[in-house]
Amino acid sequence: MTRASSRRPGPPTRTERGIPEATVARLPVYLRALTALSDSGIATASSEDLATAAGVNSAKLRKDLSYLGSYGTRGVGYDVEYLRYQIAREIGVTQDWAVVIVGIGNLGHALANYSGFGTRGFRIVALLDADPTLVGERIGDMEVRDFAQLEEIVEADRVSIGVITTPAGPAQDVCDRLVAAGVTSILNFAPVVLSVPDGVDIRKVDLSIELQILAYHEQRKSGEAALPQVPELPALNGMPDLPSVGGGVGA
Amino acid sequence: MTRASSRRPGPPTRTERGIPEATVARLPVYLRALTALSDSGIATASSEDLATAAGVNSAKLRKDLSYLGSYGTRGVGYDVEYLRYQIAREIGVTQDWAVVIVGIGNLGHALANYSGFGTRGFRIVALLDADPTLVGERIGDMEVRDFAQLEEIVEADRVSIGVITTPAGPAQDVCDRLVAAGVTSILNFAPVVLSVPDGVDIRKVDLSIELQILAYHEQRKSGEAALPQVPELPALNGMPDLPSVGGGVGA
DNA sequence: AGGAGCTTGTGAACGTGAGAACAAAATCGG
DNA sequence: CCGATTTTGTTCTCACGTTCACAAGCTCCT
Repeated sequence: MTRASSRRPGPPTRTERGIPEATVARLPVYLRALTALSDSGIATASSEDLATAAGVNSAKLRKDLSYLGSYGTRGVGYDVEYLRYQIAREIGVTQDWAVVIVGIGNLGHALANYSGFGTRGFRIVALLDADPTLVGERIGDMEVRDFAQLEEIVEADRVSIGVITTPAGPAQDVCDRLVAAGVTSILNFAPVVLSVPDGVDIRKVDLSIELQILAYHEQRKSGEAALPQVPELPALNGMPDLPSVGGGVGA
Repeated sequence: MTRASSRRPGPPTRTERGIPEATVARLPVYLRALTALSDSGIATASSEDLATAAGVNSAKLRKDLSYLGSYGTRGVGYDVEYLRYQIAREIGVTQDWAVVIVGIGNLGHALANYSGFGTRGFRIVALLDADPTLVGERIGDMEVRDFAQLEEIVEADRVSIGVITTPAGPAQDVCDRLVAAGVTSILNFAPVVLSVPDGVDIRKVDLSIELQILAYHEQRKSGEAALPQVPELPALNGMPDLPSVGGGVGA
């Protein structure tokens, strides 16, 4: 999304050390599938096996893997451990990334409690909150620190990834501070559109949006006939009482 | 994704009461932007205003809205309240959807505590867990109930949406039970690929995948020169010690 | 050694999505 | 009442993503 590099015309211009965004988004899924296979003691897997485990079709998987190189063997399949290492290296999780979590509400709390953030490759170096009553609280083996210490921590620990789990209100300010401190990747759980300068990547996770997408499809399944086919057109400013939809989900 | 209805050829065949998936995913964002504008007392907004608030470009926004109908006025813009109602109706959040949350670990706990799940249009009717030591615990104004009561609850409250916040292990079983009980939309936080029959929509939220996508881009920013351009090829089964990447994030 | 049988890697066709650009329609000022 | 101005709705074009289909390449069996 944020990475749509503008390239010159001609052929799809795939490589050039650039992997399509859609493929990048699936690599972690393949990585997990490979880990599962490896844990089951399976040493070799065909694209069909892998695709099943990852929930995609095999042609797509093969094409995705082809962007990384030719790591399979025709007639045989892929060496699970080898491919796993190659994908991990390509994604960048063979090294450790320092992460700070800002906003220790319900959600921040929950994330902090994930064992090592659930995934190797990432290391939570600080839990930050501006609320003095939270500072000092222990969560697992960490202690909540004052948001004012952000710059200091980012510099000391070379933090490149920030997770925002504050309410919508302060999210943009927190984001600006993170960016100013040198953070270049942000995972945002606050229900707002954050704006960041070029060179900073941002991804958003929004529970209420996911639910609303499900609701749309749900409505088309059950409704189909129960819905007015011609959209009812209440006179301007005269529509029925409307609940405040679209509200926030932030911690 | 799950809703790729196969249609006959010809023109893009947009309407037919079908809105492109990419557009559906943005409607909730527009809804939130409209709510914000409405709360600021703004009665009318141009596509440019709205697009800025929603973080998209105005041409895309106009095209998205055109799938719903002609709700704007040329030379003027859109009536904020009116458009908000139309989008809410199209998404389906003018009615209330009953939701159950299964798996009251850290994350389930956090979700349960969101005020009314953060968004009107959805109503949490039950928090379920199979762990007897959790059953009976009060969270907000709700009480954790036994997972065994699932079918009963789904039927009684006409639950159509289920949220899975269990660890990876039991997730598929929970999913099967939900589907069997009559749930037709699932929001999955467990780090596994769930398989569901046709007619059931599933969406996945996966923190570790989001982080890994950020890591990939981060690596290309900082690495670029520090990385071996030619992928190092450790002999088969002879690669360096590899941390167990791709692990889970489940509660 | 040679052919049969698999499975990968990729070229080509197709479908979906994004953005530029413009004609149609509404308001407003004179 | 008419023309200038604004802004929508839509068409067209291009880029991206997915899927099909098959040649290339590897292994195994005879």
